[in-house]
Amino acid sequence: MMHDALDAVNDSTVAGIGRLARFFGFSEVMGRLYGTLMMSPEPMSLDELANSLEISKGSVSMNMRDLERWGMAQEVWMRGERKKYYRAESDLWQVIVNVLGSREQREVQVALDVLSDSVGKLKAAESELTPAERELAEYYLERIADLQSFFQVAQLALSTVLSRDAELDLEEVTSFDIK
Amino acid sequence: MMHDALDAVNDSTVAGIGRLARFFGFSEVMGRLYGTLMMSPEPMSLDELANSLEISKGSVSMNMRDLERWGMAQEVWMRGERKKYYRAESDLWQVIVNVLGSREQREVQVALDVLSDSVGKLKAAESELTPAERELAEYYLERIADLQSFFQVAQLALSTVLSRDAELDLEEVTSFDIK
DNA sequence: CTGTACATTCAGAACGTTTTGAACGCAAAG
DNA sequence: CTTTGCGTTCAAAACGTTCTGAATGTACAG
Repeated sequence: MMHDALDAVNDSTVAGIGRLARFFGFSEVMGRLYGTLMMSPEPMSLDELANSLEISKGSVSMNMRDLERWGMAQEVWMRGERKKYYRAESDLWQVIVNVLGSREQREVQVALDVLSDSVGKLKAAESELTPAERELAEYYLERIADLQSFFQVAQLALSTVLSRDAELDLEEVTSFDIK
Repeated sequence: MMHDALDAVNDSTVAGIGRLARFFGFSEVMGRLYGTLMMSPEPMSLDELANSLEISKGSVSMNMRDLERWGMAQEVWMRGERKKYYRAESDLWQVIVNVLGSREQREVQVALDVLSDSVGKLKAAESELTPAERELAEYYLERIADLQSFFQVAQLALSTVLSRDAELDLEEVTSFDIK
C-alpha cells in the first residue's frame, strides 16, 4: 500500500538505530522503538508500536518505560483518547546529554571511588607488609595512579561536553556541509 | 600467604576493569584478563591466567586472542620457555586510540553510509510517489538529516581525539592534581 | 455497579552468548 | 619415532537475557 522505498528507508533506519542502541549498551528493542517513533510524524500508541515492530505489547510497555526514564521518549496526551501515545525526543543532543549525564558519569565516579578506596587500603596495610609485599604494593599504587589519571580525564571530558550548549555544536558542523 | 589488603586491592581492580569492559561492549572476561595482567609486575602464562581467574584454559586462549587483536595485550617471549606469556598494554591512551580507531570509527561510517543510501532511495522514488507519500518522504528526509548531522559531529569528535597526542592529555590532567 | 478498553506485570519459554573440557594439533625434547 | 607439554578448537552445556502472553490491575463509560 505504501511505496516500497518508504518502507525500505523506514526499516533500515529503525534497524540502524536498534544496532546503535545495542552498541551503547541498551536493548535493541529500545532502539527500534525509538527509531520507529522518530520516523513517525505522529505520536504512536503501544498497540501501534507492537504492531509495527511485531513484538508483544508487554515488551513494548516495559521498553517504553525505560525509554521514558532515559528521557528518550515522552508521553503525549491525545484528547478524547484513552490510549497512551508516545513521541521520540527528537533532539539527539538532549538524548546524549541525558545518557552521559546519568549513566556514564555515575560509572566514572564509581570507578574513581573504588580506586581511592584501594589506595587507602594499601597505605593502611603498609606497616604490616613484608619487604616483598611492600614492593608489590608500590607497584599496585603506580598502576592505580595510572587508572586514576585516566578516569580523571574521562570525568573532565564528560563535564566539558555536558556543560556545552548542544545546539551550538550541531550548528557548527552542519555549516561545514560535509557533502 | 599474601597480605589480605594486596589480594583485596587486586580483586577489586580486576573486577572493576571487568565491569568497565562489559560497559564498553567487550566481554567481561576480557576485561578481567586485562586487569589481571595490568596488576601483575611480570608477564603471565595462559595457565597462570586461567588459574588466577578460575576459568578454563580454552576461554583464556580465546579471550587473549581478542585482547591481542585490540592491541590491549602483547605476547612476550621468555627465553628457554615453551609457554606463551602476555603483558598488558600499559598505556591506557593507546588502548583507547586502538578501540576508537577501529571499532567506533567503523560504526559511525556504517551509519553514515546507510543514511546516505536512504537519501538516495527517497530521491530516486520521488517521482513515483502520491502526494501523501511525498509528504512522508519529506519528513523522512528531515529526520535523516538530523541523524546525519549527529553522526558527522561524532565523526569529527572521533578524529579530533585520534589525532591528538595522547600523552599530552594525560599530562594536562595529572598536573591539575585533582585531589 | 458492570463492562470495556486499555496498560502492566511476571513466570515460563525462547533465544543468544559464554564457558567448559575433551579432542586435536603442533613443536620441542628425549 | 615417540613422548611430553603446551595451545587451540569446537560441540555441548550452562548461563543470562529478553520476549511472550495470560493474568491482573486500572480507569473510564454506560
